[in-house]
Amino acid sequence: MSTRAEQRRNTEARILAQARRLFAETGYDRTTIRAVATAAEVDPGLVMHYFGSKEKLFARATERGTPPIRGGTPEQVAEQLLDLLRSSLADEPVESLAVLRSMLTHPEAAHEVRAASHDHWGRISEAIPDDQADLRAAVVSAVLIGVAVGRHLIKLDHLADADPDQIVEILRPSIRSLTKADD
Amino acid sequence: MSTRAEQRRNTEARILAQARRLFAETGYDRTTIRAVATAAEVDPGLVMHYFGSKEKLFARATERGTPPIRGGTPEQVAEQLLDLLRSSLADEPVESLAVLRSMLTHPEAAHEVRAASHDHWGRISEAIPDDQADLRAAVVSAVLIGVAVGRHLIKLDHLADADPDQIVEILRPSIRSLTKADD
DNA sequence: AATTTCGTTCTACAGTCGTTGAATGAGTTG
DNA sequence: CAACTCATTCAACGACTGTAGAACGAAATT
Repeated sequence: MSTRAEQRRNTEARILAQARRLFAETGYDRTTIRAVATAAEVDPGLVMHYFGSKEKLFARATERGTPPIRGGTPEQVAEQLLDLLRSSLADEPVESLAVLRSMLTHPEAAHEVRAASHDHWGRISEAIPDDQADLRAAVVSAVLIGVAVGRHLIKLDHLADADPDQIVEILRPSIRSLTKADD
Repeated sequence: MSTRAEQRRNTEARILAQARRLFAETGYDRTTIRAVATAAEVDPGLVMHYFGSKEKLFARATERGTPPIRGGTPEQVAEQLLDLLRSSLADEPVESLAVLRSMLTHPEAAHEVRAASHDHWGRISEAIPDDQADLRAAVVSAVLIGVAVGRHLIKLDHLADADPDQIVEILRPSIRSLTKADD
């Protein structure tokens, strides 16, 4: 019931929310601590006081949960990947978009993407009975990243406002062929 | 034979080359005019004098040629797309990488990517006998962008140093299925 | 030879950035 | 009520940025 700690958690969360939004909208470099502070209706010094540095703020703002691929047979993995694709198309997972937006210019963000992809293809390549398994898994990651980027960030015509299910259906044969061994 | 105009074209080209390299390596925002000037062994003021502004320098540095897709039957288009993929994997087209590196944070670069994609799917959607043609063409663009980004910019493991032909063969079924109408 | 052109450099300005440390004032604790 | 904690603000520093304009000197023109 302590008003003090409650208030702190509140403003801290407000700062994090605005940071996520701005990082997702304009990327790491163009997002200024001053802009985050203004959006959160707070002094810039407070952001520093709570998070230490812009780098640490970015790290906190882009923390992600557990990898959503569980493994299984190639067909099961393909279905899980399609579900992952669908969810990445439907809502806008703002912390993911913050990382994606920054991955090409901010080394730390690129590293996070590589790590996430690594989590994926670990499970994927287990399921693919092929000596190209690692490569195929990496290609799948690249394809999923490309579609998410094309839709949410570059906003390619016809892709930005299409029905998610329709996109998933269009890509189903591709994902299935990529998670199989034969050509 | 005039020493003067020759010298100017020479240094201008040297500036453009270094600008392309730096834009490709670190993106628009992190590439400073001072850094370009230093790399080209020239004064920063000279870069301004020749190109007017950083924005115009970027435009000149990322000028591209004609769209490489010619159209035809779905199978022919698929083959052309695979050739495009192969060439984008083999050498590093540094002016393309400059645009790709900056597309997520620099609006102008994003616009250029949309325009290039537009050139593509114009030809692509003509060849696909389907009411989803536009969407399928956009998905193809996103896939190609994703693979190029994953290989050259994010440097995903196993994708960054794989044999281009191997990647092309892995993606052939996907591209073919995306340029067909039936599921 | 005198004058103009122009490739190139130097210096400086105004703005923005991340970051810091002191100051304030209300809430908590003894 | 006094002492203290701490969420928050204020003011400022040093570094870096894109950009402008004056100045110099060698090549081109007359």
